[in-house]
Amino acid sequence: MLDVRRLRLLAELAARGTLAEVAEALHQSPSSVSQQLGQLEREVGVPLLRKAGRRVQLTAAAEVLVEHTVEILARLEAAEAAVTALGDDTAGTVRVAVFQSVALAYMPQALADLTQRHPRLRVMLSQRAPEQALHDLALRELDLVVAEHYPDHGAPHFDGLDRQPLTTDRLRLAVPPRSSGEPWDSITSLADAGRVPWAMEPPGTASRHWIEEQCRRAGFEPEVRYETDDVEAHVALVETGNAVALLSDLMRVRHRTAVRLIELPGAPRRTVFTATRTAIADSPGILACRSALARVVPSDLELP
Amino acid sequence: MLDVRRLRLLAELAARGTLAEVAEALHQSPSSVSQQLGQLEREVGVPLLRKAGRRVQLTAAAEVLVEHTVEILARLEAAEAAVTALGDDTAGTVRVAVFQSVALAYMPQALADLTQRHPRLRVMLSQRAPEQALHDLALRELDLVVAEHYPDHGAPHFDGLDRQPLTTDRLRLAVPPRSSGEPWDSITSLADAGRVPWAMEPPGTASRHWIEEQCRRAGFEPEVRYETDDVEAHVALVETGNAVALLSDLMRVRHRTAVRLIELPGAPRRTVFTATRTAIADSPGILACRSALARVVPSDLELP
DNA sequence: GATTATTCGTAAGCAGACCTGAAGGTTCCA
DNA sequence: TGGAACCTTCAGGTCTGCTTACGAATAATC
Repeated sequence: MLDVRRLRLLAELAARGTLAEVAEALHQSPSSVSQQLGQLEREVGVPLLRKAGRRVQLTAAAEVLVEHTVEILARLEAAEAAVTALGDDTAGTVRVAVFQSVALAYMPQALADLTQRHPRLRVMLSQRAPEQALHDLALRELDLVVAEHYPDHGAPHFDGLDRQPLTTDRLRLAVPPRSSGEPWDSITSLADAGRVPWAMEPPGTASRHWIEEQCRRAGFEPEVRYETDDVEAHVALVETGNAVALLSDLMRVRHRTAVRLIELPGAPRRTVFTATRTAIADSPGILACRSALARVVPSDLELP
Repeated sequence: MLDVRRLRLLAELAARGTLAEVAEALHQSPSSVSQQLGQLEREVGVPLLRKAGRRVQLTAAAEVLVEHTVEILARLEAAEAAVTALGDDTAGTVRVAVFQSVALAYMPQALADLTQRHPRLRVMLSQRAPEQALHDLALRELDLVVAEHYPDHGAPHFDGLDRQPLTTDRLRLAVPPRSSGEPWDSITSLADAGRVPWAMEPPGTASRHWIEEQCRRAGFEPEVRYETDDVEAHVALVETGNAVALLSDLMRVRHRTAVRLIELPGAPRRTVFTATRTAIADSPGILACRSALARVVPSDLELP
């Protein structure tokens, strides 16, 4: 009977790449991880790791083992969720991550709703970019994630994740308010925004990738002068007449700002969804959080 | 993350009934099992055991947990089998149990075949009644079982078991040889055997159940004077003119005896099959054993 | 109905597993 | 070429988990 704790180390190694990261994630010393994996290797009698530079690489046998282990860990988590669900209703801790605009617009209300309905449920909230959040969710460092999905943009797919749509929100171009002077006042469509500076999120985010794509389709390569993942800053830069930016309705829920909005071709909408691991999707904590979000967030964000 | 070793104790408890038996099976002291289960209970925060007389009973929560655990253990075993299969071909140990007539008739040849083809494969052979063997197989105390299935007899069903037919053999009534005197010489059908003593296997076996059923259908309740699970003894008792008995072709492979054979109504055949756990069904050791049996045992036992 | 046998639970002691920290070797990068 | 990152090995300490011993409760037996 193989030791699941050791198997887990192997699975974490497959997911994280280096032995040191595994140790860090599990709050152990790298030495310990190395010893345990060595022990596992001795038990199965087949080499699991090969040296690859200064890192280690999984052998084919190890890959097979990891495949099974992922299933086992999911099942183990499901077992734990199922049995605690039977015991006490809606208690324990749920680790939630949301992206910035949701965090600012709706989470305070959702948290208030939750603590009122389920006083014994502890929600740990962190703000995280959707890609990072989904990754951490798969690694079991989070339990529930609110993420976004841009149209025609291949969403990263993780095995064992359960996704549910939460709402959709319109994407528009935000330009400085009327009478800001040129060149702002003459912008009437996305195609006009090739001559002005942009505020965008950093490269690697879905938002950045998507809006750049839209700009290229409109016939220009955007000049990204301000780069920050703080969308509050984007709004501020637009309001003060320094840049144009992509703006979603979710932002406008908080900022009834004076920026001027310009429709994008095709009136595109972004999908906002919640994701959790399938293994714990039916646990009371997750269900409670999801329904709290559903109550607080309008199912169709259509601002005037 | 629940400890799988502790979960296993719970699963074994569900399968075996008492904590002492679990301890015995796992070569531990009952005290240790009790402590570990207590720890598990503390971890999940839900009562798992309730006192039922001097034994313990599983709560609903524990049953749920066991359900998941069985899956996890199967997967764990499959993982181990898969990875050792990748490593070395057909080595290790396979624990096989067969019932008596197969043990005597074919296993010597099968073992010779196996040791020649796979010198590094170690086969541990034990003789066991089919019902007991299948039970022990499900409990992971055996890896491969050769068992029998009587027609129209509800075979005991165990989850996670993989069954493959091996052969079938004719069932006949064996009576003492001609010129043994009365009442033997006048027996020409099963219905005539109501007046003579029988040799049968002990109650609780499928064989016993089946032949008693046949007797009742033929209109009589058999007088079981000799009761033993040693079918060799059955043959001896018939040969010496002391009883009649059920005899399968599998027995006759060894004993070209002088007993007289009488067809039973409907010329019934017994099915002989191999069984293993699904989790290890694809492991090289199991495959090797099964194909050795298939080579050695004729696919259709039809003796003149 | 008293006695005996089983079974589970608790306490204390001990062995072994596991983890930490230091030291060493290799690889990668500046 | 020197430093940083990474993995491994070794020695040592801590802690988990096992065993033995004992007690309580229940079932079986005479």
